[in-house]
Amino acid sequence: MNSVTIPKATVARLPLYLHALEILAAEGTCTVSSEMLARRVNVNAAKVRKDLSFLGTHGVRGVGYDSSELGTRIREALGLTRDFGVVIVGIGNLGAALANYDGFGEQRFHIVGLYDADPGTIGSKVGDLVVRDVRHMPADIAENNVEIGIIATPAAVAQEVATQLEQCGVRSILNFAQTVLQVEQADVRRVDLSTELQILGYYLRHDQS
Amino acid sequence: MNSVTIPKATVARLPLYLHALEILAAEGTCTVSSEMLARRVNVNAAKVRKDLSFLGTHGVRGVGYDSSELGTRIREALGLTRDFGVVIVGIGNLGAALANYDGFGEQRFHIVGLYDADPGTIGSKVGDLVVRDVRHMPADIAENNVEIGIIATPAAVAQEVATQLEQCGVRSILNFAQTVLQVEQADVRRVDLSTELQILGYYLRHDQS
DNA sequence: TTCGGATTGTGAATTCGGTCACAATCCCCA
DNA sequence: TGGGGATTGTGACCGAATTCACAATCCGAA
Ligand SMILES: NC(=O)c1ccc[n+]([C@@H]2O[C@H](COP(=O)([O-])OP(=O)(O)OC[C@H]3O[C@@H](n4cnc5c(N)ncnc54)[C@H](O)[C@@H]3O)[C@@H](O)[C@H]2O)c1
Ligand SMILES: NC(=O)c1ccc[n+]([C@@H]2O[C@H](COP(=O)([O-])OP(=O)(O)OC[C@H]3O[C@@H](n4cnc5c(N)ncnc54)[C@H](O)[C@@H]3O)[C@@H](O)[C@H]2O)c1
Repeated sequence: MNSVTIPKATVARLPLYLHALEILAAEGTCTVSSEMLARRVNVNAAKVRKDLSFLGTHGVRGVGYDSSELGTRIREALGLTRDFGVVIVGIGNLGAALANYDGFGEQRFHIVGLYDADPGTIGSKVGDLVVRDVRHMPADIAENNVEIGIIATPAAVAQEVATQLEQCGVRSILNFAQTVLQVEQADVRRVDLSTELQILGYYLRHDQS
Repeated sequence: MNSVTIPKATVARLPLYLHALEILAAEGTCTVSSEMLARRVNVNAAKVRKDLSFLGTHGVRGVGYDSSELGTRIREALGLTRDFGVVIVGIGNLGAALANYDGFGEQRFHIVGLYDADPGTIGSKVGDLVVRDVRHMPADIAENNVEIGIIATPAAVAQEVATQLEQCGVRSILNFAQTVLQVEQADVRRVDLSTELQILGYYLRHDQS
């Protein structure tokens, strides 16, 4: 939507910069250098500057970036200028933990629906939401303008849930199940514990990370 | 440890191939083509072949790969030929969910310790383990030869926990807290929900993924 | 035994991301 | 008002990762 397209790798780092900035702001820092951000995010300072240059930012040479302005720039670039509705499907161990997580309450992401298929789970309260039957999901999504779906069901049904989410118009899916989802258009991000552990396991032997 | 070094990007995909293979094996498939794997993992078939070529595999031209042999090759490459001890620090909502997760029981990763600092949590049972005081962690780790640490504490103390883990000799850390950890040598992987959501948020606008 | 269809393995080309290095610019102080 | 120290913005380079394309090879059928 904006002028230039931001490289994928840069997009993935913007949230880290933003978070670092929020901490710095809380500490009362008004001006921040690329070097300072780089240390906090564990990257090269030149990379920070190049990343920020895609936002059309203007730091001041010899001085650095105004931390509050830079924050708003990054938020704009990420589209965090409005609210996003999120649903979680599969309220088991993990789903319930995610639902309880209030770390993005501060952000623009709001959990507006929890869904499960198990009659024993449906109706129970998690946080301040009541778990609803997954059959109500399509209507709810349409009504509440939900844009993001989080899948925390067993792997066996994750694909089915994803398809359903997509049919409801959800274009962004965060998948915690151990499956690679096949979708039409949706953007899927995958978070998988055992994959992460296996990668770590590899580098335990081949240390040179 | 093996002859060639495997590119990082390839290492990150190997667990996906492995999982796809396990499913195919369960379905009774003996021979698998790069094309077939590619579809399941959502990547280019040439990439699959190039990835597998780093393992020194031998598929058969005109036929494909023997799925069971390929599986063992990947397991060998990843070092999944022995067991790994894992501890989880911070047994709150998320930590407890991870502790209950048995998805890597089938794998070679075994959770051998749960630690918390809250007296109300210490002593409680999660899965078949009892949560212990985090002060016992160093001794336990030394005794049980733990190699991987999972951090699920609040962000404020994650750095401290990471430092402690590293001092105990843990070289691999999976960090669920919203912080970028500063470590000496350890290999850190970060899993952060709000980062993921922000990335998804970006691509909601700039659709072309 | 030969042929056709299928599939691998991999060099070459390409795209993408990261790093370097430095001119351009700014602030502050003397 | 001028100079020194600091820091940005970015072009040029480098390396990693992806994709392409095709010869090499195999199986099975006729
Ligand atoms: N728990 C973890 O720590 C953890 C970690 C990593 C990955 N995962 C993955 O996350 C997923 C959930 O893990 P979990 O431990 O919470 O499992 P769980 O069994 O506790 O929860 C799964 C929930 O999904 C519900 N469900 C089943 N079918 C459904 C459907 N069709 N529609 C809606 N809901 C449905 C179940 O009723 C259950 O409540 C699994 O795929 C697991 O592999 C979990
Ligand atoms: N819960 C989620 O779904 C979720 C999702 C993404 C990220 N996270 C992150 O994971 C972390 C944990 O989230 P949570 O919801 O489970 O929080 P939580 O408050 O439920 O659990 C944190 C636990 O850590 C323990 N703890 C505190 N200080 C400790 C110390 N010094 N040593 C050992 N244990 C200590 C606390 O006693 C508590 O039991 C947070 O950093 C959060 O940002 C959580």
